[in-house]
Amino acid sequence: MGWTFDGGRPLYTQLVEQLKAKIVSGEYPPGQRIPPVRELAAEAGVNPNTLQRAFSELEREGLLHAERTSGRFVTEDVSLVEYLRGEMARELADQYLDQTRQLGYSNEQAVELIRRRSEET
Amino acid sequence: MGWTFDGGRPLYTQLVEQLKAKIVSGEYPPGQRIPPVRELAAEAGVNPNTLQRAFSELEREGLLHAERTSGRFVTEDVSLVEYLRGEMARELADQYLDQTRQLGYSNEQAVELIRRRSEET
Amino acid sequence: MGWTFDGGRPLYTQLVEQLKAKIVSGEYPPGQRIPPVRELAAEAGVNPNTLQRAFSELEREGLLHAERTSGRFVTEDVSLVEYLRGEMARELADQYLDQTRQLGYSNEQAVELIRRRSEET
Amino acid sequence: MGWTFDGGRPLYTQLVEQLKAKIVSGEYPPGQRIPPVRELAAEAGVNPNTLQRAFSELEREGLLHAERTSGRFVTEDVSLVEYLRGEMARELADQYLDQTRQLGYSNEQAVELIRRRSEET
DNA sequence: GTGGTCTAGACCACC
DNA sequence: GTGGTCTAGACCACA
Repeated sequence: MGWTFDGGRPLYTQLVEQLKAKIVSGEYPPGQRIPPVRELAAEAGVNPNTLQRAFSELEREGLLHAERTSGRFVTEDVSLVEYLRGEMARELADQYLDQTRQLGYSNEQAVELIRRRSEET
Repeated sequence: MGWTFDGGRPLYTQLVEQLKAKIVSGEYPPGQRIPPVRELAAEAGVNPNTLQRAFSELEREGLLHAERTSGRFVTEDVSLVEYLRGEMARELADQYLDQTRQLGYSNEQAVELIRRRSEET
Repeated sequence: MGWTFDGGRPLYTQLVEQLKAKIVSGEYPPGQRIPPVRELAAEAGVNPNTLQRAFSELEREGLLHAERTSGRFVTEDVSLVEYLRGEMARELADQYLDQTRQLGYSNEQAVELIRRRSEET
Repeated sequence: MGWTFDGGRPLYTQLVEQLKAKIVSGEYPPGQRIPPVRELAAEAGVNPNTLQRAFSELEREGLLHAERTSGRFVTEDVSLVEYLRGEMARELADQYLDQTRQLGYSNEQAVELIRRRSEET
């Protein structure tokens, strides 16, 4: 998957989000080595420093760890990855229900809307 | 409904969103006068100028119009309001499907997740 | 001719302009009685006070004069009216040339443009 | 070209107009970086925020885009710039014809007047 | 008293 | 050092 950014939000935040998605979705599976910063930065078209900052954040959360000389690796803690995946999905779902409720839709209508859109796409 | 903001995104952006929600949900019905800038600003706990900026945006979109001396009014174009309501909801739904897909969920799983969360709440 | 206003500029200013146009164009000929404030205000859809203010301005410029009991009249000074007509037109022409020059057009191009538009309309 | 303002109309509006003129006339060519807000504001003698507001408007119209850290740039979409140039000129021409017509001039007289003024200047 | 405009000055995120 | 955001506070035009 490529990289897309919307101006107006910090780049490094968006990088964190997209890297997380790549990890929990299995595009970067547990234990796998991540491409070097410079390479990934070039691919995403961002400043290496900015990507570095995103990595630091992911390391803080335990999803990534840097091996002194051999590069960066995705955590091998599968349950952490799976937990995070579920957590993120639930958050998205609740957020959606919340936002549609603000527009005056009932939960039933919100479910029905998703069902329809999921079939049209 | 009250006013809630999350740091990190411009206040005026969030004001635009919440005002839109109030309009399309019918809390501010078509044709109705909305409270004076200063009053609403005090209620939301923001600077009147910040709110003014949000209003300008809504005026550009045709949802609001300012009467020189008598106040601001919601558009009377009901179909515009209804169109926007559907449009916003569709956008939220698609966004949700998109984001869950990035986490590695199928559309069916995404629908099912919403269904479950909507019953638990 | 009807009355049209664009928000954003003072109403009374626009009234002055349009009244002047009616006078110099001969729609309100020299010496003629002008409709009463209340009537004209209703016709234009403005507050009588606002129209009053526009009249005051025209009186200051000598284009109108109020007869104590019988109403307001257009000046009988034909040469004043004609002078003003030419003056306003020249001003418009110079303004046009000035603005197009700012867009990078030569005077010749500006003339040519007017010629074309005047034939298409 | 310098900066001139007439009181009575919002400063930011006049800034938008003059900036547009600079762009379509080629004084700020497509793709070129424009001076920093603070610098330009000092040059024009206005508050940086006021200029910022004008910039926002031009960004909405797609004539400018802000690069997070490196400055603001004129769009590279030459056809947009050229289209706008013609559009603005046509609008000015029609406006002129309209206003002189209100003064009681025929289109022919209006053309002739421009011709004469353009030679005298 | 309403909205509209403008200024001055500060702080923040980003690279 | 760049643009972006926000606040506080003032003044004006309008009806």
